[in-house]
Amino acid sequence: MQGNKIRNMDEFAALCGISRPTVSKYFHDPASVRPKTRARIEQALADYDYTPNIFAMNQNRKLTKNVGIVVPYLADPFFAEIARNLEQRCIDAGYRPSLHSSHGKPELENDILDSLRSLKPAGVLLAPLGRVSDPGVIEKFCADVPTVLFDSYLPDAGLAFVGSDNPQFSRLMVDYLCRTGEPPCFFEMKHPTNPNANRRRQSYIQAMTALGHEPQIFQAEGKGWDFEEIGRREGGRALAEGAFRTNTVLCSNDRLAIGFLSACYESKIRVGIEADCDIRVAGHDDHPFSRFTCPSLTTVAQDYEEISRRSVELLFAAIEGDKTEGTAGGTRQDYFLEGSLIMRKSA
Amino acid sequence: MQGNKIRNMDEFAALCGISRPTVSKYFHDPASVRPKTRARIEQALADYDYTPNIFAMNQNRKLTKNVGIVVPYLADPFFAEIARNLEQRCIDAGYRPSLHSSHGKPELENDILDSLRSLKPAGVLLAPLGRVSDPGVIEKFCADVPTVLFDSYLPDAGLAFVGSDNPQFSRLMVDYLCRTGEPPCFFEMKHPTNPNANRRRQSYIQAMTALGHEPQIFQAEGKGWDFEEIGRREGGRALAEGAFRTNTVLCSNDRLAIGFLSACYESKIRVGIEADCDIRVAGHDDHPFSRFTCPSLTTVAQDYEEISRRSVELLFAAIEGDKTEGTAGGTRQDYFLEGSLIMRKSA
DNA sequence: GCTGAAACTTTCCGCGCGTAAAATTTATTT
DNA sequence: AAATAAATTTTACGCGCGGAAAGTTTCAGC
Repeated sequence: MQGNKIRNMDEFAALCGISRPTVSKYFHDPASVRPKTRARIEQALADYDYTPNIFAMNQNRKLTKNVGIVVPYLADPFFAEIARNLEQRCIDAGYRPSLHSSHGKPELENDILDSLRSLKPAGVLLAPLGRVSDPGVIEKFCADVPTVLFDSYLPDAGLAFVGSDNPQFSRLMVDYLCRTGEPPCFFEMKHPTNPNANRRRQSYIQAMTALGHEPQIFQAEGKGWDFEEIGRREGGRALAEGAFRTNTVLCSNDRLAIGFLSACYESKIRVGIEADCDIRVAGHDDHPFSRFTCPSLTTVAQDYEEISRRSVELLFAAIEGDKTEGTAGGTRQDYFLEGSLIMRKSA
Repeated sequence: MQGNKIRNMDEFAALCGISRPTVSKYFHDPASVRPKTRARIEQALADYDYTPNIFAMNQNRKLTKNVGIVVPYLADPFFAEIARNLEQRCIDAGYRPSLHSSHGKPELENDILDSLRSLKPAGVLLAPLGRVSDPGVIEKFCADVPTVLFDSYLPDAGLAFVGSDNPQFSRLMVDYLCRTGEPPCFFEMKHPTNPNANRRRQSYIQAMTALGHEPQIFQAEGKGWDFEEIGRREGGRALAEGAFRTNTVLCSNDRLAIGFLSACYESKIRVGIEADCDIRVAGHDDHPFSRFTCPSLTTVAQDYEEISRRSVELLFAAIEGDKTEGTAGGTRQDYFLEGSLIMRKSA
């Protein structure tokens, strides 16, 4: 590790006594140069520590190793966890992930997609904002860049979609709740950003009707991504108004449920399945913190691992398939993964 | 928006009837070209929608507008929130943030710093992993790139440090707890990754001694970033062993406290300040979820806003100061922000 | 030891844009 | 209106690297 700073590949190649393109080839695939050459490069590499400039590399490359990951809101632990998982998988597959959060803002989502274009990514993993996304922009982007959508379903865009079978989620939970106690009321946001929420509501209604119960929905006012706060405030209001006809509340997602649990606690309403409890509460998603609520939250688990595993798998298959098949496209695949019931103490 | 794709600035400039460097100058500062020229460019911009390639832009620029943000673990809502805040501030200041998480791994932290070099960032906002960071690598990086460190203190590196006055945090909480009930026992991880934890322990001891109480510390086994899980498991163990001499527990951070609250609930130990409660629990940080725990968590709030505000302010001052002052350096500034007591229901 | 293919290396040009210096236009002054 | 100063635009080259084509070496087979 001598102090001499190496500015570029030319200088480094000179130090090796080899031409630059050969060194370039080495970095592309170390096994592609003669062992003797390789040894000299690796010796120099140990002596002078040099790293090729990644962005200059990608500038003129046919296929880069860049992968863009875009989530709607990174401060939501669900997306933070998914993003972490996706990033790791990309790294393991030899790609360079770059993470972006739309922070709930459509303009920012558009900006991110714009700047991703300059990155010339091999592919993009995109969880759209949902209702507020600009469909035109996203479709156009997907037409230009191999993109796998996840979490938030958008028709006719991208190579594939990977998400949850939301109707199955709600059906599963409604069945369970009805089987073990009073039928649930549904607690959700009036204007959910995520389209999953709508499917959950619809299938709640269906499942209830199928079981011969009358659906009852309480819609919380509020905008943005502060779901816990909305759940707490509006949940408290609903409780004060006696808005729930039964002693069971099914929340549209776990973050709302966490807020609602907090409201119950403040109203001294005991939550749980034990004899002395007043109300049962359940959620959707199996949020990372749901096992630590008091009581622990009964929910339907999204399969984080499987969502991320399959998303990257589909993307890489498409990227690497492109080499042989050309830009075939046309055969978009949608995967709706089943959730599993996580029975804890709250319902 | 005609369908013609514009590939580069040359083509776009030709469409405007202007030379490329002039267009380049326009993108650098629209006001720097003649109004007539500007109008023509903006007309063409509206007609053909073209965006300069960001990475090619930065390739040969003296000062880029890139800012790297590095946090140790993005799935921790504290860092997610800080990161969100920092990103927004950078955008507002006209910079291009790129977010990176070390995911708790020192190798990844090093890799991130490496790839940030190629980004030629104007500056970097870095929250090191802490104990497991490679100090040599970080110091070397800070010597090459203007860097403001935050959250995790590291001596002799970077332009500045912005973090919390941890001794003040613990002192504040110990004083409060002692004033309002039994003196607290301290609950922490045996091998904390974050150096803040050590300062909190030390000042807990000091504060207790100063008040004439004997400090008592329970150290949880466990590695990694699953603090809630560790808090729940080890907290449950401590409770079962009757390890706490008093009815008050001060947790080293809120995530640990959240896990501990969960353990209390499972052990049917009532937490809070009301008459029928068995134990008081407090934390440090004012984690985003702390207000939604049951009971809501009494804690010392880190000033998220101020940490991020001051971090970016210092960084941009240094970046923009460089133009005139040269790389003066030498005058590293450390800011240790005071926390404020957040009195909720748990203690 | 020689031929010829395979492997490797070198030459050369291009990616999309920044930027200094030169050439041109525009504004100001007398 | 001419001369000078100021602002703007153009010319020309470079950033750090990828990749095709041309040149050179290596090694098996005879």
